[in-house]
Amino acid sequence: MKVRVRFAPSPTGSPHIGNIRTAVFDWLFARHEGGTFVLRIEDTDRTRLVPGALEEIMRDLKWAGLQWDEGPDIGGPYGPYTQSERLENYQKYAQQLIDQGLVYKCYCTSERLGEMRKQQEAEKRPTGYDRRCRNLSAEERAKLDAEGMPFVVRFAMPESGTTTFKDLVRGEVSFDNSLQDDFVMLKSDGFPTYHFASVVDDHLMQITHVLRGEEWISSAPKHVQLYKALGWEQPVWVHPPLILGSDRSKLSKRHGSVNFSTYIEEGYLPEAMINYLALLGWSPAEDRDLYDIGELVEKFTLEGIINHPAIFDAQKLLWMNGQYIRKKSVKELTDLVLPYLKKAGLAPESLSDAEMDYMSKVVSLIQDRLRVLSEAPELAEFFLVDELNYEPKALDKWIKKPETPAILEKVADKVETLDDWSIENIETAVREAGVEAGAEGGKVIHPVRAASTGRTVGPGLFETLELLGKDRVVTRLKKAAKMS
RNA sequence: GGCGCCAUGGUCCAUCGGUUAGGACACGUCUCUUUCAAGGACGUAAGACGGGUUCGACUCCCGUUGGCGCUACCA
Repeated sequence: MKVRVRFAPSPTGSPHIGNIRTAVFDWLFARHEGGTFVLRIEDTDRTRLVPGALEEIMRDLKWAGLQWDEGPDIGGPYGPYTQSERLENYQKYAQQLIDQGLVYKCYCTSERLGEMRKQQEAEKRPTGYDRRCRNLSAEERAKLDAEGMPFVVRFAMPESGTTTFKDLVRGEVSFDNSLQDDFVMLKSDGFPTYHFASVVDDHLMQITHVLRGEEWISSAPKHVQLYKALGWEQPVWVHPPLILGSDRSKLSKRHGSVNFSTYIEEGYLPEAMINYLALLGWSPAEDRDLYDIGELVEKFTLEGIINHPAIFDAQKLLWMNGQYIRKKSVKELTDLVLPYLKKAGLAPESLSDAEMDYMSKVVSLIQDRLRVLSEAPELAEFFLVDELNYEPKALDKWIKKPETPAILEKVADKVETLDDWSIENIETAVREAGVEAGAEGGKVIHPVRAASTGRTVGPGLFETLELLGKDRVVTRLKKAAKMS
């Protein structure tokens, strides 16, 4: 049987790391198996819809390279792929179940339900619907319906026995039916709840494997019972572990940077994100961390999914991103970095060939120091501005030292006479000038760096000077010489 | 509280009865070096606890403890 998996987000906000991790597993599994990856939108809660959320979900997935084969925008054989456009399906099966007496209409008001819960909590009893409407007589129902009472449709759970299902990650899991709730499957607005809609759609869309976060495992018995009532074959259940924040609780807004889009903006690379996320809760059982997308697809199996939660480690992600940045060619990296430099006002909207050439030289000098693209402006600034921004430390520690002006003058004079502006010649000249001024090695190099870049740290000094060019270097040295 | 899931260094994972318990991030030291990185070398650091089973348990079973999740007309 051909594998079909779905990623089924609800458009109620920005996708976070955990959502995308699930999508990564879905996509990897589908690709590994030569199966189909479906994107389905679960917009059944009309009160929580967020405008633009759907667009952001699709943009994030595309950015990460997690292209779906069927979905709301591209259609497919089992569409539509948006639940609000599939209401007749839910109505139809709900009615079928009502007719079979497996589910029932419930006319209890939310006020009554609230009071009931309050009392249950006060008495320290398990909360849950007391099934008052489950055994209404036909006359009572007819009367309520005639009065036009609003109702929900509830599933009549078996009152005894256990519901057992097999989860690929955890083995057999059982729940005591007597503790289960007669859950709502159709709300009073006629929309289905998640439990009902996802079961109906997974069946109709021929989903073979349901991958979803571990938070769903406690409601799985509801879904299993629904499959039984409808006489449908269950999919393979797969509940990967949750991703936790550093405080060990389920990832949520309060954990700061959990929005996936934030990582895109900060300049993480898709290949690094996929690599990192794939390794959160899954392992190819090797002592290795860096895998390109192709390897991931090749190695991904459901058996490799871990059964315990993983804490999101932003530090390791950062390291991994640096690894991928280092693998880029200078050309590729320049293209990636350019938007960030433009945004910072350090690069023009369009570059001439010469400017482009210069830019890639800048990029090649900062490549080893870059961990995320957004660090580029800070690292490259002194290559791209006319007026230097001197960091206080550069001023205090070097430029404003009494012996510095003499050293800088000397270096400026010597370097100015250079005909061949090569790294080797520059180094020789700077060092010689230093010796003549009584400052060897670091004693000359540090002041020169501070004067020519305004910084105390940066790429190799002679490469830096070479790229800066003679005119700029001489000007900056002479200017700094007068600053102390 | 009830129910469920889980338990190897600070973090992510490996080891699926016999290993000096391995790799990576982070951290520390050293090296390279003009600095910061990058790279290289080395190091600190782990089987929650208690019972079993077994010739032998990190590994299997039970209990305890702990963590997390669910407990909505949200997903």
